[in-house]
Amino acid sequence: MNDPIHLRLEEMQKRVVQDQVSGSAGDRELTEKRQHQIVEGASSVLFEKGFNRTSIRDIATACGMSMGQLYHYISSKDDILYLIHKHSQAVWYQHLVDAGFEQVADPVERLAYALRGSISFVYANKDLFQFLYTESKHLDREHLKLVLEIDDKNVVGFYRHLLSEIPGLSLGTDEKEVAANLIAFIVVFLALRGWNLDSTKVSEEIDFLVQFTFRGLGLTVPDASGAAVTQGA
Amino acid sequence: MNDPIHLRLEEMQKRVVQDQVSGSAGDRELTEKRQHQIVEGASSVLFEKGFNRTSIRDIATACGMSMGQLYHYISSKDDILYLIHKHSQAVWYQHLVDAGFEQVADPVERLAYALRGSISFVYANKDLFQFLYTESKHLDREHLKLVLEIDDKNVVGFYRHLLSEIPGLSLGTDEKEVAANLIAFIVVFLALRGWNLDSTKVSEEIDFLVQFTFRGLGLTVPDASGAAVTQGA
Amino acid sequence: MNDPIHLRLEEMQKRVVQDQVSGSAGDRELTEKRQHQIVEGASSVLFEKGFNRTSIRDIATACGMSMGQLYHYISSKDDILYLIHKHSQAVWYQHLVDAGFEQVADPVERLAYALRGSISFVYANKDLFQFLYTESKHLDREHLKLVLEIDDKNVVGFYRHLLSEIPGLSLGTDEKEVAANLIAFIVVFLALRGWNLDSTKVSEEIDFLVQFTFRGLGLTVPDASGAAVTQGA
Amino acid sequence: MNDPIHLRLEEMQKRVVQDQVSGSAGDRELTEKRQHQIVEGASSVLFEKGFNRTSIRDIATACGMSMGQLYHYISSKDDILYLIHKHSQAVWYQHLVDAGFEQVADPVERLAYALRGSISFVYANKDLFQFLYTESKHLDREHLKLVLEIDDKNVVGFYRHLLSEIPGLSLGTDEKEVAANLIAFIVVFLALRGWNLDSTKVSEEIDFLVQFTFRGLGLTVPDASGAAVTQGA
DNA sequence: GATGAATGAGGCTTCATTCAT
DNA sequence: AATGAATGAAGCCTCATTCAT
Repeated sequence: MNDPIHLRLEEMQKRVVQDQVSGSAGDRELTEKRQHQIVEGASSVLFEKGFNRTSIRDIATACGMSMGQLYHYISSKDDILYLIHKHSQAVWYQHLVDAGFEQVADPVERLAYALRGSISFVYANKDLFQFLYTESKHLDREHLKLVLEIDDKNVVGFYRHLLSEIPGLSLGTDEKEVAANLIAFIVVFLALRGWNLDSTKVSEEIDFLVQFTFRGLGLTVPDASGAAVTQGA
Repeated sequence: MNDPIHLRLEEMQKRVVQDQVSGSAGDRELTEKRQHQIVEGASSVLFEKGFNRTSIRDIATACGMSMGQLYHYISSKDDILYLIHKHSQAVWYQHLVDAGFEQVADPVERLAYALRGSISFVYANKDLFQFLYTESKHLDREHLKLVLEIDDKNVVGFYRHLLSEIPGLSLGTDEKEVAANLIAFIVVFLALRGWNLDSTKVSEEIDFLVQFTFRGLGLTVPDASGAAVTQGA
Repeated sequence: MNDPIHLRLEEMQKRVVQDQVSGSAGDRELTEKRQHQIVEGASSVLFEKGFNRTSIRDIATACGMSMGQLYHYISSKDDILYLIHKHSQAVWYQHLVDAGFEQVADPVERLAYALRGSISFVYANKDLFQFLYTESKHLDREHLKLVLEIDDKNVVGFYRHLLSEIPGLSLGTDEKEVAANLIAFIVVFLALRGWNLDSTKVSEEIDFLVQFTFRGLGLTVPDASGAAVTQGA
Repeated sequence: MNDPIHLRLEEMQKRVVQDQVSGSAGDRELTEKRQHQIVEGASSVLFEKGFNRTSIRDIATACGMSMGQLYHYISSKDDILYLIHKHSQAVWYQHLVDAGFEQVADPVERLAYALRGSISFVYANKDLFQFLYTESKHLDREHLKLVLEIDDKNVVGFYRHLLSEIPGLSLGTDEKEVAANLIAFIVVFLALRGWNLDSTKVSEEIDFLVQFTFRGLGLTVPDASGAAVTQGA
């Protein structure tokens, strides 16, 4: 089993890119550039005002595009939501690659490293994750399915994979499944329910979350784990 | 200091009841009856379609009221959201009272019992909790503050209190604070992120969550804990 | 016949009282008391917010009456407007009686006295007159006709009468008619178009208006005229 | 001091044009065309039924526009009121230019000419002026301020200026101020309080008003003044 | 291709008036 | 007789999407 993590990441990327939004544009490269432009612009207003309070006009303005141009790359307002989801999954992927945690040899240390990195990443992109969790109901059934599938493969699957690599983890199959999902949830804790917490002590809070999770899994946190974690933006 | 939990529950009740929604109606008793009618009716459509996709017309119909009548008991659509929040806090309180966990003498067992009961309760009211977490952004600043305050006092405060009663818990003050908030979050895990899980194995999943949390806190789960937990509706 | 002014005032009073509003109440005395209560209460909110922005609910509250009770004395919201008109005409009449200007022997001095008194009265009841001029369009055709008739008989007629008593006034019949109407208009000048003027110099402004009017009529203002004018409230 | 009146008119024009109504439209030329269309259409129904009794639907229909289109060029119903005010100020300006009274050399004759022309103009636009005086209370504070400012500069200011040019006018500063405002008021007399007057004798009534005003100011009406006044529509 | 004006259904809210209690 | 809850039509305004230019 040579470098399963690396293969896993490659697969993630494929899944993120493979499906498209239906707009009527042709040129693939331009389409991607424009979609990126849309995601950037739309995010800047959507995170602030929410999906319903933000009009297509606002979004077009924020994107520096005309409404007509915008509609060349999307087929409905809901598509924008999907683009943001897709983009965030790609960014997440990129973050994992950049984090370089597959270079951590020890599986337990790797988990700690990944956990810490994930929490930091989510915290650094708080607005995005609040938005994703809060507005995903606007996705139509089909896109929701796609998003959840990729989430299951990539996010949960990522933790599932990390857990599977840890030797002697005393969890049954079903328990491992719950654990992977629970980790994916704990990772967004600070973003979704951190409002009571002291934002000047984020570092300690992350420490606690990692330790709590490790103990919860029946593991011992390795020393100085994740010292080199790169935080995303 | 006999029966602090009981006192705590009484205080919770006070906080839930103390604030009102405006409307223009005078008769207090009728107002309460109608507001209950509104909560029941509105919930049935709001949980399904979400706050923005549900029109006042839909809500009025679901409540068996005319739109004009509805507006006698609320002063804006947002008020309905607040009524649901208030109601859910009251229901939650009632659940805790009915659960009778204050009769569990051992603090550790009490925590296990409460945890299991909470998770079961949230799971049984999945739709409600999904709705509350997802749509609370529509509350105006003032009502949001009220809701968060009560949440902090009653929900988080409840776990905070339970933790404080456990002797020899090896957590610092800040850690206890994070822990209480984290527990409040884990408790809603099945409702907010249970979509990948097998719904026929909820009982086992709850077992795992309780054990995970206990281990995370550095505690050992007592045997057969929570066997008598009453599940809410 | 001597004392034509006195007779004129008596006739004014008759016209003010003679017509009624259609509400379903029986007892005449109580009806009048309640109508007075309505006028007082309604005025306090109507002058502030205008006719359309003020709801029947607001008016009922301001009157210290229930909505049902209010509707015993009026048959529509517009009736309230008519009550205020009727009342203001009665008050105006009372003011003229109290002013006692019929005791001024010289017709020219009497005109000066009346002019000064009228302007002061209107200025003191600014809000009322702004309201009357601004909202009279809400009167239905029938009530509008009544109000205009009484206005013509009493207000314009009053000045018409005063002018007719002045010997040697070099105005033709048509001119006198225009003059009487113009005087009735100039009298409300400060209330309707005084916004640019210095409200600390009202007294001088009134002096100017009286002099201007006198000169306009080809008369000379008598010395120290109107020194004893009583201002209404 | 060559042609101060001409300069004054230029300044008036600047003040009328300088401020805009919001809407969401971009194309300036089209916006002006549409706003003109709105003023024309809205006037035809508003003057008849008043501001409150006329719905946005009625106005849109009268403008030959859909409701949505209407709202591209205004941001609220109140804006329509402001557009009408602005438009009437522009029309008034145009009337003064067309009247060509600055060609009247003698200041006293010029005043007579202007007075007669103003009264005729207002009378010819009776409905407009009744509307403006009656409904200006619906303007929000900011727009009201603008309108009053322009009114003070242009309408009152116009008379103020004419008065200042008359040599030997025996009025103090404060008196001149009241006089200018009073003239602006007398000018609308026929429109606001002409209901008792014989509409077949308007010409004589205007004569009387001019003479009355001149005498009021202590001036003598020049012979055959204003014979060439052009009446606006 | 690119633009943004135009559509028009539908959203939330108000309120004069009635009538069961 | 007195109350004020209930009605429901109508009010103002928004906005995703289309399509003539």
